[in-house]
Amino acid sequence: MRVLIVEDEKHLAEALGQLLAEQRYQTDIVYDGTDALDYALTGQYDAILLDVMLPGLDGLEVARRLREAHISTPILMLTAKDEVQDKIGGLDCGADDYMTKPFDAGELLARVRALTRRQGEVIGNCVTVDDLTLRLDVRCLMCGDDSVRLGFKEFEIMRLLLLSFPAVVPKDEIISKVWGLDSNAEDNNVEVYISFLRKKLSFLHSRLAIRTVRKVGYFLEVPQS
Amino acid sequence: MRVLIVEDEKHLAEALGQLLAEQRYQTDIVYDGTDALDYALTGQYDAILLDVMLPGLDGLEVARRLREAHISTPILMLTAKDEVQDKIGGLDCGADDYMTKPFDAGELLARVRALTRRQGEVIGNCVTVDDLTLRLDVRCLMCGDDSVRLGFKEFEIMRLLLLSFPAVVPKDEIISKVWGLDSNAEDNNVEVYISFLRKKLSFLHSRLAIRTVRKVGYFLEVPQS
DNA sequence: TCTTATCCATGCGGGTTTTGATCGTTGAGG
DNA sequence: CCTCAACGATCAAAACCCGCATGGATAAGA
Repeated sequence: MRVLIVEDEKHLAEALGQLLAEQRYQTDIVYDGTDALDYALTGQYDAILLDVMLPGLDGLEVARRLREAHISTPILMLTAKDEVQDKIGGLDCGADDYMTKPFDAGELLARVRALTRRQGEVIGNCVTVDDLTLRLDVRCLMCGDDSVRLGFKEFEIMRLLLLSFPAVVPKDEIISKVWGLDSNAEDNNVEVYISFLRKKLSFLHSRLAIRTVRKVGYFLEVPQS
Repeated sequence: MRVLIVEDEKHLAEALGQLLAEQRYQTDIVYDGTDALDYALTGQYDAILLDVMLPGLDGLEVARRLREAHISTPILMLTAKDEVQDKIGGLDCGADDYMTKPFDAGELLARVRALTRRQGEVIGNCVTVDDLTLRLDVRCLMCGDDSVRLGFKEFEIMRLLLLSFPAVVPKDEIISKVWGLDSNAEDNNVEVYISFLRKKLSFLHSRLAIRTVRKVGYFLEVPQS
């Protein structure tokens, strides 16, 4: 599990590195926004601890650019500020969580754990969530004894949803990851494939369902109880 | 949000009470160390403003005894002294923060907010105040076992109210943050959505209620127990 | 050529947002 | 104490937007 630490105050950065290292995270530390962006754009991290006040680019800008580049690595924003506007600003820039200094070490670890926890399970060349398994080699979706073949686009979208489970996958992320960054695909395309997938899901009698978040995107849900 | 003010100089105590009351904190004021201890031991407060120089028990002693009794209410120590020794002393006695007189009203409020931050704090993808949790990812409001989906505008307004808790959010601020600076939305629009939100709040049986401040705006309140 | 996958255009249905009307509340002034 | 005006709450209807499904056009591969 790799974590990128972005913090210009070297002592704090060190302390964070040590704290995470003790928990067996592999960490890289950078001290300014420009380096942060370079490192994070490799997409190799499972989480990023990002200070807001930084030389060069500030944390908000780093977060915004990462999301623009469709790097969806979870970001935990760190800041000394305590203003509502900053909280909203941070989350709007694409941060996933937010902590104000000074913070408790245990709490920080808990949040990092929370951020890196979800993700569908990949075993061999299958992705499985609940009763659904997606075979990556033959592009088919299985549930119980039944299975269906998926088209390429269907497959890519399903894989995204499964790997992101149970998080919401924004429509524009689906477009950029499935059609490509420079595509001119429209929202409607996604909707069409979601519709196909729902049909196949109900054919398979899977417990999972694709749910909509209006104006945002889709996520998989196991209807509870 | 309840704050105990401990300050023997009555004018200052009054001023503090007023300042906090404007921000919708409920305050109690006591003028000596013995009363302070009695009141604070009830454990009903979310923060304590504690003067050091007091008749009867001094502030340091009050803090020490509270911690002995395992009351962990955050304490903001107030004093005219500006010696490092006092700061260390105060913090060793169990104070969480320290301000020297004279102090700036804005700074005091910021520190109180910092001490009571657990309320209205962002944890993961959720904002929680009292028994209410707003899930930012799927835009739904939860209380106990029940939950409701919120429309986009409803969601934005609720988020503002929660993040600003317990302060009043002016109507024009709601309009500019939710509809945009250049919008021509009218006050009545806000009122309509507040009405929607109140309906959902009561459906959820939440203890929180949206209260009106005439000609100003709205705020969330936990009806006192 | 035939099949399959993908894309695009369209219209329906339902949720969201706006608007206007009505009625209740509050506070000031007579 | 009454009246009035300003403000706020609520409701219902209308307008609007979004997501979904369908069917046909187009492209790609067998």
